[in-house]
Parts: sequence; structure tokens; C-alpha cells
Amino acid sequence: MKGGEAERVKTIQDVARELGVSTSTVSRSISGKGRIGKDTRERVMRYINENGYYPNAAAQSLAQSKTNNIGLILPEVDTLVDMPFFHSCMYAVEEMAQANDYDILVVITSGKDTRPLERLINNRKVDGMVLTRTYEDDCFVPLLKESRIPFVTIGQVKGGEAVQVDSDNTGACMELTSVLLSKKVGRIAYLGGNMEQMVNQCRYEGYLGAYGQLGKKPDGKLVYRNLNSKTMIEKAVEELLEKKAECMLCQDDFICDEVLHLLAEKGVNIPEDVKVASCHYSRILDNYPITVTSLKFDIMQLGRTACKILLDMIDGKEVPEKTLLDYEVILKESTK
Amino acid sequence: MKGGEAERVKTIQDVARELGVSTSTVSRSISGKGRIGKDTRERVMRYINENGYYPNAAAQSLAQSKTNNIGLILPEVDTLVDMPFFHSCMYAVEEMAQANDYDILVVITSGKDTRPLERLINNRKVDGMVLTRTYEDDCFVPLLKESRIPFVTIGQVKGGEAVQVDSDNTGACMELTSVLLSKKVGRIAYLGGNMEQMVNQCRYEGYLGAYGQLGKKPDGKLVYRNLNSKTMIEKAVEELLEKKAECMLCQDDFICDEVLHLLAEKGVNIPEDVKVASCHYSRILDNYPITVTSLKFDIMQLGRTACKILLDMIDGKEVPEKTLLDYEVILKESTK
DNA sequence: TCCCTTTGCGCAAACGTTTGTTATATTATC
DNA sequence: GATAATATAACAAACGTTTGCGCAAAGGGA
Repeated sequence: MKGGEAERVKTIQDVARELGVSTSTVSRSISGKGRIGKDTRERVMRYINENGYYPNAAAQSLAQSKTNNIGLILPEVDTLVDMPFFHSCMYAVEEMAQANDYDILVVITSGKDTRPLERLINNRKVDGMVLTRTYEDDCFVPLLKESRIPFVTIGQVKGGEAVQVDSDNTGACMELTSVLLSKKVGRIAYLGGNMEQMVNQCRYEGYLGAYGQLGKKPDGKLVYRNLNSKTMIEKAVEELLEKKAECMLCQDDFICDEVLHLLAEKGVNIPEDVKVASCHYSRILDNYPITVTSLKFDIMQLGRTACKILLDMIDGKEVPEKTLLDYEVILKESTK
Repeated sequence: MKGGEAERVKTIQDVARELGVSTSTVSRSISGKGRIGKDTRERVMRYINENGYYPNAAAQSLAQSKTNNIGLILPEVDTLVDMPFFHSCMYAVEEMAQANDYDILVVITSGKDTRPLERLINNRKVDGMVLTRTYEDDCFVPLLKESRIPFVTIGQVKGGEAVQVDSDNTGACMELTSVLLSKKVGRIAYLGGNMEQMVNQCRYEGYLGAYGQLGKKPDGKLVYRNLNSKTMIEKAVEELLEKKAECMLCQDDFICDEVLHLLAEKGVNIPEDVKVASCHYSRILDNYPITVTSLKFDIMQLGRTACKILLDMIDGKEVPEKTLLDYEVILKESTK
């Protein structure tokens, strides 16, 4: 089987000729920009509606230096915990983009490979970019900055100097920790993963902040960061049980999932023997026998907001440098 | 904060002028097409490598009637079961596209809304399309066919007449059912979901086919299709327990997950009291106490193959109309 | 040396839009 | 009714490439 051959498609010149007007008249009728007579415009629009004419995107791009595409940079993820987040980001960005006649061009790139991004920028295939994961030492941000292309990050950027949209991870974790502390839960352990990701730094800050508000500091022996493997988590959980932690605050559902399994295996009762909470609800624990206290963020809203801000930037509007979105603290059985 | 103003960027004419050659020489040096002297070409390439020049994609598109973009149509899904499938498809298509200097333009569209797709086609923003979910009564396929744009479907199309790539769902389900039958498991019940999706029709055919090979037919009372809600699944499971089904063959992990929970709630032992298998492994049952027999498909391979075939079509090559990819039958505890 | 073929490169048209400028027709002003 | 002001639409240049064609130089065979 072979691909179909290109069909001859109507150009603006065909429309102009068939209507006996100039191409500029047709162009201005469609865009509504410039001076154009009411009657002429109606005649052109009627003709187009009836006979069909669709502008050639490449020609428009060339003439206007505007692609009506936005680039969406996604990290390589493959855990069921991360997937829903980026999935929702993408859906939301796509939705907002479509609603504004933009298409999204998706680039998936791991850690440090900046070439796909550079290609997109250099070839001027997009009018702006949404970056969906930020690192402490981010290699994409400087590149984007230097390119002077409008961009917004979903997630915060070290040192600022970029338009950022994020869930208020710090505030949320702080509130969750505070609530636990106010319920007389002491000895709250922190189990964190990859600390190079900004989101994880924010969450940890929130944990510390809650103690700070009370003029206290958490017991350093209860703090585990950079738990990057199941075996590391296992070791941490075992140690924490020995250290009599009263609560295990997990940085995300990946860790939480593992913690819950380990505790179940060991026959530790939740919440009687130890309480458990997660800093990011991801649906993956929905089937778990007991319901888990967690933080809920509206990811679709996050994506929509980021995209909207980007579109405003592209339009040359003034936008806030940092937008933090609201969260919900969901208290469930696991911290009763 | 405001978006940066457009930077003046080097055009092919700048390069030509600075090198004292014509634009055609530069163009031919880069593309390698047409007659070009070896020395001149090297000089141009060296200059470009050192000073940087990146062709304007819009101008190229216009001149060549080629966008170097492919469209990827994703359905609106939000279950943890469906997500990994489309996620992997996207990653694979993106990977293959990047490797061939294409970018992917993602359109997310639910059921019957064909407008986003039409826009993409009419504006000629893509050279071809990958469609990632097919329905019995698919509204995208006729549209794509009529547009004469190259496209391939991931999933089969009723009535053929499209380039299709799919896991061999029918063959896989047939083999799984046959294996169970050969192990003296009788009374295999079938629990299926939305039958409008082609993938589900294929799986059901496989189930029937295994019986057919033996000159038999399954007990019609054990067949449930169109189980579209948890309550429907619950009712089916209860009835099947009464009807003494020996095995519950679930069309996918969404149904299987629910079935496993219901059985656990009711204290039914697997595999002693009833066996359970799923027609599509999705990782979601990984945490389940007992391991589950299922079919495993290589989704990345599926995506890569689909994309490769599309690229071949765009290049005007001959491609197979239907490609079915291999599968694995994974036997685990749940059917012991 | 002459003629023919090949090779290398420049010229200019084409791709399909948008948009600044100009010409013309219409209306308003006195 | 002449002139100024305005509204409308056409003209043509520009956007940055690719590519068919033509010309000159180089190479080859007699």
C-alpha cells in the first residue's frame, strides 16, 4: 500500500481570482485586521464557508513569523506514579492550546539531552515552550533563556528569573506537617527521593517550615532523602521502625506505596503502630485497603494556567513571574 | 515579566553573502542534493558548524510542501490502566520521529470530535498521522482516507482499507484460552468491556477461536460483554460464581483489577476456587498479592513500528497493509 | 586544437501568505 | 460644485527556503 499523492488544494489566490478581488482583500477579510468593507468581507466569508478554503500554515508562519505551535517538553518517566502527572499536564496544555488555535509539539527528553530542544528553537517551529519538570541544576532553563523564546516552567526554578507556575508544594507540605503536629503526632519522619528535582526540594522545605513555625527542628535522624531505590526505602523503613518514628511522611506515592507494602509485610498496623502520609496523591493507592492521608493538587489547572500564561507572553502581555496554585490536605485513615 | 523580543537570526542569505556564494550553493551543500563541488561543500559546512545556521522550518515547509511533522492522535483516557498504553505509544512514536528528524504534533480528542483533526489536515501542518485507537464505527478513518494524507492506525480497522499496525490481540487471546483449555480448565468465562473498540472485538474473537479450534463453543451464559461500570462487573462476578465458572478471563486489567478485588472481598480463593487471567498486562496489578496470568504486548515496539511505517509511506515507499506484532503469554499463580 | 560531455555554481522563479503603500471611489464640508 | 477627508481595495514587496535552468569552466577523446 502506498501513501496518497498530494492533492491540489485551494490557495488564497484561487479564492481571490474566483471572487474577482485581490488576495489582500481575502486575507484581510479572514483576519479582520486592516481596513475592509463590510459587504466585501461578508461576501468573502460566505464564499469561503461554502467552498472551503484553509490557509497554508507554513506560508502564514513565514509571513507572520508566528507558528501557532507551542512546544511541550516532557521528561522520560515510566512509573505509574509519575505518569498521571505528566499525562494531565499534557492534556491540560493541549486543551488550552486548542482553545486558542495553537497546536502542541511534544518533545520527550531525558535528563541532559538538550538537542531536541535546541532543534525546536533553532528551526523556529514553536512560538513558546512549556517545560514540565525542573531540576536544581536545570540545563533547559538557561538554554531557553538565552534563546529569548517565551517559556514557562511547571515547577520552580532555582534562582528565579523565569516564569514559573507550580502547585504550592512548600505550603502544602507545611500545612500537612503542621496539621499532624497539631494533632500531637510527634517524631514525624521524612522519606524523600531524588533531591535534584525542585518539587522535592519544595516539599522538604515545607516539612522543615512546619517545625520552624513552632520554633522547632525535626529530629535529623528521622530524615531520609535521596531514597532512589526500593532497597534504600526498605532500609529506611526498618531503621525508622527501630527509631520509633510515629509517622512516615512520604515525598510521593512511589515511596508511599513501597512503605505501605513493607509495613504490611512486617505486620505493622497503620495507623495504630505508625502513621503514614504522602505528599502527592496519584491515584495509585486508591485500591489500598486503608485510605491514605495525602496532598491533592489540581494538575489540570496547573497545565491550563501554565499554557494560558505562555499564550499571554506570546501576545506580549505582562505576566506574573511566579504563580502558586492551591492544594487540598486530605486527611484519611492512615493518620487517624 | 514579558516575553523576549524576536532576535534577528541568520538566514541562508546571510550565510551565502558572508561566504561569497549564492544561496543555492548553501542550500545544496546542506541538503547534499543536486550538483555541488566537494571543496565548496566542505567550506560551507565548516562555516555553518562554526558560526551556526539553522534553516527556518516554515520557509522549508513552504518551499518543499513538507512539514517534517507527524500528527499523533490520542484519545481522552484517564484510567491508570489505559494510560501506560498511550503513554508508551507516544514515547515510541516520538522517539522514532526524532530519530528521523520529525517532530510530533499531539492532538487529544474524544470520541466524535473531528475538528482538531480537520484543522491539522486542512492547514497542512503534518505530513502524516498516527491514530492510536480505533473503533468499530470510526469517524477518524474515513476523514483521513478522504484527505489522502498518509496515516497508520495503531489498532485494526473494520473493513480494512487502511494501513494498520497492531499487537496480535486475536492470536494472543486465542493462545491464552487454548493453553487454559489444554490444562483442563473448563468453563472459562469471558468478561469484556466496551465492544466498540476494535481491540476488544479482537480479543473476544480470540477467545471464541480457541474453542472453535477444538470444534466447540463456550457456554454463552459465561460470556459478559460491555461491562462498562464497576457495578456491572460486580453483578457479573456474582453470577459467574453461582454459575460455577472455573476461570474468569478478563478483557483488560481494568476489569481484572475489579474482579480480583471483588473475589478478595468475598473470600474466594485464587486459583483454588476460581482462576483469573487478564488479556492485557498493564503493570497496575504488579502489587497484587498473587501474580496474575496475562498477555504481554510490547507497546514501545508497536509505536515504533507504526511510526516507521508512516515515515516509509511519507517517503512514497510500499508498506504492508496490516502488521501484527508478537506477544507473550505469561502464566502465573492466578491460573495454577 | 577542437568539440562534446560533465561538473560546479549563480540566477530567478516559485511556494502561499501578510501588510505597508498607493490609487481610486465615496462621502462630507463649505 | 469644488475641495478636502475618508473609506475601500489593489499593488507589490517581503518572509526564507528550494530547485529548474542556463552558462562558464574543466575534463576527455580524437
